[in-house]
Amino acid sequence: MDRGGMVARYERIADELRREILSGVHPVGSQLPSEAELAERYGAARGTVRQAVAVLAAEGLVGSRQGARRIVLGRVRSQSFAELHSFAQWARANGHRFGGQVIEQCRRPASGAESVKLGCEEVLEVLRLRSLEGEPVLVERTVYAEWVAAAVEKLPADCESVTEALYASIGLVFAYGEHLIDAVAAGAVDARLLGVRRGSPLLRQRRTTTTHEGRPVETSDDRYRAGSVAFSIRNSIGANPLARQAGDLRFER
Amino acid sequence: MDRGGMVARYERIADELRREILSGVHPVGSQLPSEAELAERYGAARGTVRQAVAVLAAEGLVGSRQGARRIVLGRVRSQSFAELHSFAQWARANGHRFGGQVIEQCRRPASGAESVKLGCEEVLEVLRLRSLEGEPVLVERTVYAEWVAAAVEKLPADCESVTEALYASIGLVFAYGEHLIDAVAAGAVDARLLGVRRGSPLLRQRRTTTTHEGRPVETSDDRYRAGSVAFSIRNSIGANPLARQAGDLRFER
DNA sequence: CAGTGGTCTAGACCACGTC
DNA sequence: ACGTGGTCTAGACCACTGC
Repeated sequence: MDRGGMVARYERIADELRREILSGVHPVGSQLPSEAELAERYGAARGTVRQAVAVLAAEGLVGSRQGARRIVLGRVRSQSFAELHSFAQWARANGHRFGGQVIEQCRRPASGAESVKLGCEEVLEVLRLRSLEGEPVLVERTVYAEWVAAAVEKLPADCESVTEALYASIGLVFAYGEHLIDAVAAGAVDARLLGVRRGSPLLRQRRTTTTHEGRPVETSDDRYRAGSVAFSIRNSIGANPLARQAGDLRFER
Repeated sequence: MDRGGMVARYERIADELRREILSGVHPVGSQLPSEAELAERYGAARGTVRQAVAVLAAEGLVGSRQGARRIVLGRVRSQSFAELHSFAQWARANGHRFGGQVIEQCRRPASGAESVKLGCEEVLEVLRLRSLEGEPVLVERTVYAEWVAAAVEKLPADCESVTEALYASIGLVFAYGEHLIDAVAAGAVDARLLGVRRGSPLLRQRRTTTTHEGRPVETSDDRYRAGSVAFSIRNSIGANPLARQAGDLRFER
């Protein structure tokens, strides 16, 4: 009943189990204690313990099947939304040196697709170059909805984390995202900014982000230099949030 | 209590809600009924209803926050493990015409990295070319652990779904996967097989798959022609199984 | 057959949004 | 202040694994 500093009981149990996995108390391939044992050990109800191990399962650390004990699958934790959404938050969490710089920025009328996605007739487009360990690795072309444009324009050109800055300035929370990941050839601008040859491979992440209420905030086309970054997924036969999409990925901006 | 054909109650509730979302009863952006209402409507406990909406949340269809009603985020359902793991199952589920052909196949000693990943000293390497709508789109370089090699060698060269064939022949279930997604330039072999120029961009998915028990089955390096396929992710600020990984992705096979 | 995870219930209290 | 989702409990039955 006592939540001890407002962190849920199941979160604290999950933290402790995670520490035990990372520290080798439960090696990869070994079995976790049963739910009943864990419930007794932590003095919690079985349902609470189940919530805790569900967290670990979602992180890809443990697997489970009816009738058998849970198994430790690995030690590398899959990471959070923020790290997929925000380059700065990802880089910081992983201890990288990083930077960013606005190259170009302008208001313009929304294209047809943009007015549908963002629900407005005027947009702010920003071209940013971001670096990792001092090397340019990412070209970001972000289109912001009109209702956040003013706040974005107030940011410094070398703003490290746009996500955090917008939260600080107008309380904006990026809550949901949809992402499409594929590969494209570098165009002339990409090539110049990233210091690669035209036509060389780039990893592209296109995303649309909304607030808690489902209000669209931005769509972005982010291109990483090949070899600088990869996306990692851990999944199980149960369910997972990733899907392939076929063909006809013609470019429409 | 009656599970009616062994499908869980919460699954059937989730199915019905999903249908209502797809059919427009709950349009995108609208609020879902409260848990209490749903519990009454379905004559189920609140916990069961929560399990049902958790399914929809995992599929990216609805979002939730404490204190406010759940919101419908979209109508496109994120898909299952099988579709990320198996080209054939994905292609079939999405109504594509597809094919496959073994180009090369040989047994050889495992490299250092492979013997660690697969836990054996000899491996079977298979080079496959797969097509979508008659066009070659994917070069698959798969390395199988020694204990499945014999079963793989028995498959026909134009086997449509290796996953399904191995389940049929030896009851093998691919249960867990780890995937790394990035972009690379096409090598000479890739270029010839896919009919693109050398150096042109490819979307690469490297994966390692294990059984329910955590036993390694295969590692694979799959390369898609740019524009043929994209990976799609829906996520929320809560948690999700995707993460970026930085640099030094030098090729080690 | 015993043990384990999966499902379900009924009820409680709390934190947060909304009005 | 009220309604909503988030957390937690205690107990029950079932499906499956493994001996």
